[in-house]
Amino acid sequence: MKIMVIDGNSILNRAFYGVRLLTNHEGFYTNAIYGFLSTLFKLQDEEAPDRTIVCFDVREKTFRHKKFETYKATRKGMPDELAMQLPVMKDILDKLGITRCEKAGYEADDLIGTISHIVSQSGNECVIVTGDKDSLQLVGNGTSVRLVTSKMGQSNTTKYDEQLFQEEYGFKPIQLIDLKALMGDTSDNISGVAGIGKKTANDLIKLFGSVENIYKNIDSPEIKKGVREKLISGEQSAKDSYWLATIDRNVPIDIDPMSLSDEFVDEDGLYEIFNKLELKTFINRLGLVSADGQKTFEKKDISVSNLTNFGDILNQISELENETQNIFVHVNKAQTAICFHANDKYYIIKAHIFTEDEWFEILRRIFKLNIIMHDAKDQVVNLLKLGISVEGIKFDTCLAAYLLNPAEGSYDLQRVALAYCQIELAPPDFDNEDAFLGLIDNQDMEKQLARWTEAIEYIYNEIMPKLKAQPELEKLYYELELPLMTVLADMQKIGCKVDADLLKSFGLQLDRRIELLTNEIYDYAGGEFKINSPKQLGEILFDRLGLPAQKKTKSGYSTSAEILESIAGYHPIVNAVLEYRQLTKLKSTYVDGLLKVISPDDGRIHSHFQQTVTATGRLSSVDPNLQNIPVRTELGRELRKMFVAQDENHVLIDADYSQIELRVLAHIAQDETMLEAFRNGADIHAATASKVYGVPIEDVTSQMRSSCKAVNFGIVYGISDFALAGDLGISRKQAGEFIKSYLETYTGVDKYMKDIKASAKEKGYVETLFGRRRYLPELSSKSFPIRAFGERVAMNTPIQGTAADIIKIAMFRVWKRLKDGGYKTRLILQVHDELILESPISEREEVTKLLTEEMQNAIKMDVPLVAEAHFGHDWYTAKG
DNA sequence: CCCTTCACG
DNA sequence: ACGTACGTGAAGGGG
Repeated sequence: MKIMVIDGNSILNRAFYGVRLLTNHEGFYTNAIYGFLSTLFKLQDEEAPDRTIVCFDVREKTFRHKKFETYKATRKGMPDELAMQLPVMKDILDKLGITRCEKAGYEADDLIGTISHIVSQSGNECVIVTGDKDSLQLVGNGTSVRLVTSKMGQSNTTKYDEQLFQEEYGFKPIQLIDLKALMGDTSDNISGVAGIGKKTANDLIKLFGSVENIYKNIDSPEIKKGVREKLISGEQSAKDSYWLATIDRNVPIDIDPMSLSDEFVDEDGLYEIFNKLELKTFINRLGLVSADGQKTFEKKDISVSNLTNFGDILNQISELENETQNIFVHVNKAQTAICFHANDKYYIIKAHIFTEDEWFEILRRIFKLNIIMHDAKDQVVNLLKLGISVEGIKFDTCLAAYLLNPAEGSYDLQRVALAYCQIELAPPDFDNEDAFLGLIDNQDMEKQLARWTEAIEYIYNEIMPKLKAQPELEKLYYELELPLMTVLADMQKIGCKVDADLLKSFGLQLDRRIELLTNEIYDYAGGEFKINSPKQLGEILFDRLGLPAQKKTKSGYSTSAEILESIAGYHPIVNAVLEYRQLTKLKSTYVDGLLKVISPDDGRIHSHFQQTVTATGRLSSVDPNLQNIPVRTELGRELRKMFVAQDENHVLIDADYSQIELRVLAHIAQDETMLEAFRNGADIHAATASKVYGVPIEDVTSQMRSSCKAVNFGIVYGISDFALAGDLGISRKQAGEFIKSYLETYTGVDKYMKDIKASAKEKGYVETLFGRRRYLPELSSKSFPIRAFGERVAMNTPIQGTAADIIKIAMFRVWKRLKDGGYKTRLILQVHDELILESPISEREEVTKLLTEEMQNAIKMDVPLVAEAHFGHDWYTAKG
């Protein structure tokens, strides 16, 4: 017999923090319940226990608290949003016929310990489910522990039996108690032995086996002197901690784990609760029926058909070519199978049963149809690599979900399906490389792929009307974001050539200097340490060397460059550390990091430009990030010499916008003074200084100009006197006055900032010039800092976002003109206000003209848009 | 897995 | 009286 025991509080907690806040329409929170039940059902499927028992803590002092006041004294109570879900959760468990076990004076852990003890003593099997590692001490003798770890939305589990535990920890589960007795546990406020951390404790346990044995052999030469002293002075604490950490396995409980009660499931009751909570997915999952016998949601059977004959497939596709119907498509990650929905059927085609040519032909033909996909870009890149150009992507549900709410952070199909359709998709087994290679057709796998394809259609049906309801957003979607996807796929596929040899030799140069600096720093410090560890560095600088510390972070001294620069005069080690930091950053992030991602196929780097990440509408770049290649310091800038045109017949052309954000601000705010300055083609920061200080432009000093430059930046970010003071090194009061006189000069900006905050508060969102929207729930927060953050974002997002819209428009138009004009020049990079093309020398002049034209004319504003282009063999030179 | 630091716009 | 610049991604360190 197999019994599953769940640590109710632990799993509910995991669920609460792992699943984003969900509510029903009345505002009752449901995320913890949702997460708990998802985990429960999943584990019941996987483990198939004969009985499930859920244990809960009781809000009352336990025997541990009674002996030690401090036990778990640092624990905070659960937040209201979670507390309200607890009784409902228990009610649901009761109605599911799942046994609940709780007992005053004991923790859930003790009840679990007792139950698992009874179960394994009687020769049965017990699986413990929990989210924290304390219960691992119970593993052994037929008892295993499933440790649940949850990430947003999904939970993963690891199953520990005695063997796995031993492999991972190097000792027996029961010795976990001894470990904790030594190292303590901050979350439970168990002190352990002062001065003994994870590593020492581990070594001691491996050597001596138990706390008891350590003290028996306290004089052993294997214990270092310092450690021995700590052990001796902490002996009592070790024993107390041991006692606290030990789970009680002999609690008098009144249930018999093995006697199966008649598990009465109250289906009507469950229906009512889930209906009220609006958790339809469980109604569906449990096949519940409302009291009047109506099923609210019926999961349709789907018919999946595995296409194996090449000729039939082409015929099938040909028929679809004559129609205008939407074809929903999902391809697995490894591109070994494709599923599409047409004529109420899900067709699956597997790559391995065809020749390469046949498979390519199938893909080529399918991707000419009216395709609707979720997150198509990487698939399009793959197709481009196979030489298949894609014209048929008519809708991308991922992009649409991003536009509807760009602040979600992640838009994978599972999440979007859940958010818009309450559909729960099983984790994709079909993404594995060998998923469809089996000789026997795996119908489960096919069905899974079909379900994912089906979900895209459901999402489409939900999302379409929402997009239509915002005509501006719809226009942005069809005329900008969707076409841009193809541009990005193209850029990703082409990549940028990197001179690997040059990069390597630059790395060697850095290494030589780093080694010298390392030795120099060790000499100054009087010993070796990890220079890149802020903790260790802080101790050396501020404790050992006694430099003046400005305590800043929660975890100790701040050692940021800003702080270090301020104390550089006190000790030569400081400048050495600053240089060390700079060089190791260049070496590890850029030299080593870039060398790792040069494609062996073509010697080029293929960064992924992501279109659904930022809350403002900007792109982002990963694997590697090519939007943060150094430029501000001369040494870092050297790296740009490694980014080169493909050969001597090509050049890179780099064009960037001048002051795009301030121009956008002038236009949006309709600030006459600022508009005028840009129309005159003035140096904007100097012009600002002239106005703010009230001096003629020729009398503006570089000091005055740079102060005003800082304010101009600050304004764009949603300025505060505090931050400006820090930036300019003046008092907060001075900064405040500075801002005041700035806003008296730029009255339009002043008014805009006030208006946008008011409008954001009223509407709950802000928009760019093109209607890209960002919701600002922060503005209704009770917390001042969060609200203040919301206000700054309200000021910044329309500016940053509009600038992002503008360069996206320019990108698409440039790309289109290059393509339509039959040019060989390719767009390869975008860095927010900068575009980089790789161009045959013969096309250079013409393309440069085209590029600046499209950038400058991307949008008509009340200020001119200015873009400047330069060219060269490498990025360093082309940057101008 | 989170924090700190630092690279860019 | 709160505690602050906006938007990102990568690496190293340590709990």
